[in-house]
Amino acid sequence: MKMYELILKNIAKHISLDEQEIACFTSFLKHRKISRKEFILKGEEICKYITFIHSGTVRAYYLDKAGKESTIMFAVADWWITDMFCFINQQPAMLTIEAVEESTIIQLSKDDLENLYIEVPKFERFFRIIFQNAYIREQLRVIQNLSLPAEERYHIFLTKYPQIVRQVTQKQIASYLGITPEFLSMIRANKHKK
Amino acid sequence: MKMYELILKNIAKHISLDEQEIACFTSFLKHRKISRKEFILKGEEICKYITFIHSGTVRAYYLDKAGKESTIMFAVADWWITDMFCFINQQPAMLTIEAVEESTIIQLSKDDLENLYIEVPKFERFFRIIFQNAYIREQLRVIQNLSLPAEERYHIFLTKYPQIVRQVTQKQIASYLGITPEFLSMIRANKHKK
DNA sequence: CGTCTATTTGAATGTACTCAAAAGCGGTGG
DNA sequence: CCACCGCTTTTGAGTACATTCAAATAGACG
Repeated sequence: MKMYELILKNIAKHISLDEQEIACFTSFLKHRKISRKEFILKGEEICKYITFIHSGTVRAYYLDKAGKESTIMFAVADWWITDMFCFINQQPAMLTIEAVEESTIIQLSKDDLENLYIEVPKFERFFRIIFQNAYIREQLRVIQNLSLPAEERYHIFLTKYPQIVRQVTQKQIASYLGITPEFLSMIRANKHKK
Repeated sequence: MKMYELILKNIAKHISLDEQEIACFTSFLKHRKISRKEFILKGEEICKYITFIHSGTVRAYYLDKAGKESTIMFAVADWWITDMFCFINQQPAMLTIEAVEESTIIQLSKDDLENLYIEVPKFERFFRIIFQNAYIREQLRVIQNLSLPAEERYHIFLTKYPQIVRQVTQKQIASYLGITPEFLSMIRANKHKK
């Protein structure tokens, strides 16, 4: 099926599946199209799915009581995203996940994923690698947040995720870096020193 | 073997092993005692091992060019720790891992872990869960670093990790929170507002 | 084309840092 | 096991980085 070409390629990076395993896997998948600003997960909802981005761009953010948004991650085509804590524990989400532009997504529910682990144990390996990489990314981000000033974090973001930079607003980048949009604007204009 | 009771219990939380699998697993393990301030991993060395803490307390930190330490994680008994990025890619470490007090550790090399995945595939599941939890922890930390002021992060740390608080210095806690020891001192004395 | 939101600019403020020095405490060696 | 030395913690003054609030400008979507 054309729809599942990209996700199967994504999986083939780490494990190889035979025809039957592919059939089993794809039988669990649900795909849908979401429009700009539509929600994949809305705060307080139970996070039922782990989501693969087939095309487009989405953003996950935390919204505090004061209404401040903190962007936790962006995801573009070929990336996986979910509110992992709430997905695993099947409890109300902390994060809101929203499409930045029109996107097509493929989803796998918690129950189906558990069944998949049993029916095709190779997926334990696949997600072991996916989560290992996710852990490494978050750990690098913590290191940078602790050791680098906002300006350097911004420049690293620009060079590391150029495809994301094109799709999202500066306000969203600022909230990913942990600074205000006003301060990001000053960094860009180089007026923040003195 | 008495030495491996704790680590086997740790593993039994997520997978069950038969006699033979236990024998295979333990044959890969190396244990040793390290004294206070001794290094498990020193910056720039290749990170050969993933380490399980059998007893004691260790700390992983990033040391920048200016000599500033940023504590990435603490680990106490029953926890796993490594410089994941450098362990997976077998390249020079970014982190230094050092014993905070006398500790006993159990280590598994990258090669042995890869063999273990092949000989006892259940370990794919085990580490899938370990890394999943590690990812969740780091993601929660990023959320807190972005959305909460230093004072709240400190109070959350106190209630979340009381057993760590007892073992480490305030300087080390400050470097985990991303603030200076001087500022942490003011937070404790409640003299930081105005 | 109009409206709404994002971005920029500026002034005033607050949060956290640097540097320096005093006080406290703990580990290590005698 | 005690005393000393060195590192940790505290305190304070001055400063820098980043925020808030407000208002003007620019851009983008419907």
